[in-house]
Amino acid sequence: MNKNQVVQVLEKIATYLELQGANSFKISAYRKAAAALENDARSMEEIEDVTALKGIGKGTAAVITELLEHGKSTELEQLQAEVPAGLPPLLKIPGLGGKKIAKLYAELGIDSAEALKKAAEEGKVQQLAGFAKKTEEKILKELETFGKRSETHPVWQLEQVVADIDAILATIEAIECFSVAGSYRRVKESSKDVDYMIASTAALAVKEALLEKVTYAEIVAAGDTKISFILPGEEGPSIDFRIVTPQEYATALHHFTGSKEHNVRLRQIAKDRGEKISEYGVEQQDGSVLTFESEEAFFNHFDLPFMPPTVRAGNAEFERYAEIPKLVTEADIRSDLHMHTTWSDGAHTVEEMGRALMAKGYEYAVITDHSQYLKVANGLTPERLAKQREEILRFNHANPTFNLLRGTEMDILPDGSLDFSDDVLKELDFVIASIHSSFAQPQEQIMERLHNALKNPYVHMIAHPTGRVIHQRDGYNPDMVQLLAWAKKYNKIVELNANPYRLDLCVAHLEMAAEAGVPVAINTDAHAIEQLRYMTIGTKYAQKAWLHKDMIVNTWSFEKFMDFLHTR
DNA sequence: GCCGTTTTCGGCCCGACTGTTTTCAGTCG
Repeated sequence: MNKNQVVQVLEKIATYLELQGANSFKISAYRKAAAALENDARSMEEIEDVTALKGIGKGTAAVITELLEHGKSTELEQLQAEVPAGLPPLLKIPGLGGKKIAKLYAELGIDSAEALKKAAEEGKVQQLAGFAKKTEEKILKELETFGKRSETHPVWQLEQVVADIDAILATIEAIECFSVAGSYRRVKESSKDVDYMIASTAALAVKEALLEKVTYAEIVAAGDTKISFILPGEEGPSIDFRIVTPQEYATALHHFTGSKEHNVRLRQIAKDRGEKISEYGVEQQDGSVLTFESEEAFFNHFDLPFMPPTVRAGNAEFERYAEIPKLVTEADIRSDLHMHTTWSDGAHTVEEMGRALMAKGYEYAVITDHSQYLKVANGLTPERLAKQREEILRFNHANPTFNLLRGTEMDILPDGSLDFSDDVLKELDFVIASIHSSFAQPQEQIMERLHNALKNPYVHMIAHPTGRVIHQRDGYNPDMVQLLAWAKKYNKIVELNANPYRLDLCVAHLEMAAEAGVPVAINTDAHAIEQLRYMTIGTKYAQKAWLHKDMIVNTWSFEKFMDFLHTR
C-alpha cells in the first residue's frame, strides 16, 4: 500500500468520525496525521518510524502499520459498518456539516442525497430542532446542482477571473488597496474558490460597489465585511471579498492567504512568545493589538524574513528560510525564450512582440515560431524561417538597446526525427524542441524521441517536457529521471512553461531538475502580447520548487546567456 | 487523537456569517 492510499484512508476515517459527531480535535488529529505523511518527501518504504513525524502518535501509527502489513484498517471497517455509505457525499452540500447530517440520519433515517431530497420536499426537514424553513429551502436548492458543480477550478480558469476582478477593483474609489489571497495567491494548480482582501475605511461603499460592478450568478453571503458570490457560467467559481481597515490589511491578507498549516505554525510561534495572532493584528499580553504596514513588517516582528505566499505550506518555509533571498522573483527576469508571432499561430507581429518585450524591461528574447510539421499552427518551412530573419534583423537595427534572437519551436516528429535539418538549425540563435503529436506512444518510444532531440548539438531546450494540460490531460509521461540525466549530460535546458494551462514542468519535476543540476528557463510561450503576463505566475510557480535565481537561465545577462549557448 | 509537560491531563488558531433562537450552534475558511 503506497503513501497516497494510506493518506486517503486516514482522511476517510476523519470524514466518518465527523459524521459520527466525534470530538473535533480527534477528527483533525487524523487529518493532521494524513498531512504529516503527505508533506514528507519520502516514500512509505523510506520512512522508518512514522511516529517520529509530528502529528502521528500511537493511534494513527497503529492504523498506518495495519494498512502496511494487512492492507486494511479495522478502524475504518468499523466506522463503515456504523455509518451508511451515502452520508459522506452529503458533506459536499454547502451548509451541511457532520453534525447536521448525523442529525438528519438519526432522526429521519436520511442516508443519501435522494432520501434528503424526498424528506425536504415533504417538509420533514424543517420540523427538526436546529433546522427551519430557510435551511430546508437552501438544501433543496443546493441539491439541484449537487454533484454537477466541479469542486475545484484549475489555475488557468482562475487566472482570467483574477485578471478581470483586479481590473474592476482598481476602479472602485473607496478601495485603498486590494489583493487576491487564498490558495490562488499561493499559486496552487487548482482552487476551490477565489479570495480577495480589500482595505477600505468605507466598507459599506465597497460592498455596494461590488454588488453593482461584479457580474455574479448568485449572492452566497453579504455581511458587513464579507461578501461572497458565485460567478456566472456552468463552472462558475465562488469568490469571497473581505473588507478590513487599512491598519488591519497586512495581517488580514496574511491570514487569508494561508495555508492553514502555515498559519497554525506561525500562531504557535506567536503563542510561545505570549502573543496571539488574529486576522486583525497581533495581540500583546497587555491586550493591546499591534498592526503592521506590510506583510514584511509582520514577518519581521517574529524575526522571520518575508515568506512569499508560494512557499507558505507550513513546513519547509520555517526550516529553509535562509534560502528565501535566493529564490527567483519576477524582478530577476531579463528575457523570455519562447513565443509565437503571426508568422505561425501568434496574434501579433515580430515588431509588436518586440516592442511589448522592451516595454516589460527585458534585455533580450527569442522569437520561436512553430516548425513546418505543425500545419494547424501554420508552422514555418525553412524558406519562411529564412525570410523571418530579415524582419528580426530589421527590428534589432531599429532598436539597438535590445537583442531579439532568432529561434524556432521545432517539432520532434512521431518517428523520432527532427523537423529541421542541422543545416537549418545551425543558422538559428536558439532552438527549442518539443512534442506536439502521438502522445499515446509507449514510454520507450517517447523517450527515444526526446533522446534524439537532446543529443542534437543544435538543440538548446526541451519545451513543456511532459505535455500535460492541468485538469485536462496528463501528457506523454516521459521518464523524468532519464530525461534530466540526458539534459545534464548534453548540457540542455528544460522549460518551465508558464502558460497557466501547462505549468510544465510541475513542482515535483522542477525539484528533480534542481537536484540534478539541470538549468531551467521560465517562458510564457505567449501567442499574443497579453500572454507575456504569464511570466508572473511562472516565476511564482518556480518558487514553489525552491528554485534559486541562478538556476534560471533567463535571469542571466545577455552576455552570460550567449556564453552558455556557445560554450556547451 | 496528539502533544507537551511545572509528566498524565488540558489544550488543541480564530473569527464571520447564517439561521436559529432570544444567546448560540453549526459551518466555513
